[in-house]
Amino acid sequence: MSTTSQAMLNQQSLFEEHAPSDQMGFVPFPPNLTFPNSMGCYQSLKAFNTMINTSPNSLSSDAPSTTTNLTETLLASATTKPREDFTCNLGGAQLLSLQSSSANLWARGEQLSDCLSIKRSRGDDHHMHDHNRHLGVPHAMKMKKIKARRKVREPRFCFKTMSDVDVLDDGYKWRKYGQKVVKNTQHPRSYYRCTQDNCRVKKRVERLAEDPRMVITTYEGRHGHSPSNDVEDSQNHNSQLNNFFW
DNA sequence: CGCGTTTGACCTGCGC
DNA sequence: GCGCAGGTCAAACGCG
Repeated sequence: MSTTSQAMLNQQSLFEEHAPSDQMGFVPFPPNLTFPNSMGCYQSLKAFNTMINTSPNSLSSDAPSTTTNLTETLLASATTKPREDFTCNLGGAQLLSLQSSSANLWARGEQLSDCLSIKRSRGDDHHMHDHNRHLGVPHAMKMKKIKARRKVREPRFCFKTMSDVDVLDDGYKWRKYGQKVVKNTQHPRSYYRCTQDNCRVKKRVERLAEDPRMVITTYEGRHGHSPSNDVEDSQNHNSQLNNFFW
């Protein structure tokens, strides 16, 4: 058995071991797909889409079975079925869940982007600070309250991937904006935002508490642009597949 | 100098 | 209403 296929088997067993069986809808591992260990989520998504289109009826009963495009259903369910997850085993990477929980979704509406665009379009933060200073702290607080009031739910899903590196290459450029130690875990959670202008897509990266070898990457929102990196198979990246997912 | 990361402070939502 | 935990902000810092 080749090293790669052995690794694939090992990964799959890991996924099954850690899978919350009450929430999962496993997809049988397709023999025609191969996943190198270091595969990024970009390739995983592509493989996922391929696999779903190949075997659309192979999900468990709580997963959609009539659509040939599961992803669409996933995205739809994110807005119609809050707090419901399901999981698909991808072999090399696992699409853990797609959820739209009111507690977890923090995308904000136009007021926030307006505030951000005011700040960023001016080119530096000092203007904003000066702005707040001139207006006084109460106004700054008011702005924050306005920001917080309008929240828009964004589609969200996460990956579980066995990897030594925390940040997987998905073709997009990310800027870290925060890190937090989550309760009952040894590893901090990192927060990233897409660096593209006017793109509000965010991702969270953390390691699985039970198995630090597994990286959980959670995406929130969809990119309205193409990946910025040159990655393998890049011609296909710019295809509708990419836009479909992001 | 510009861009990205770090990190402590702050804000918000949720559970009790 | 209060406390906790998660998420975000932004000043300081590092690096190329």
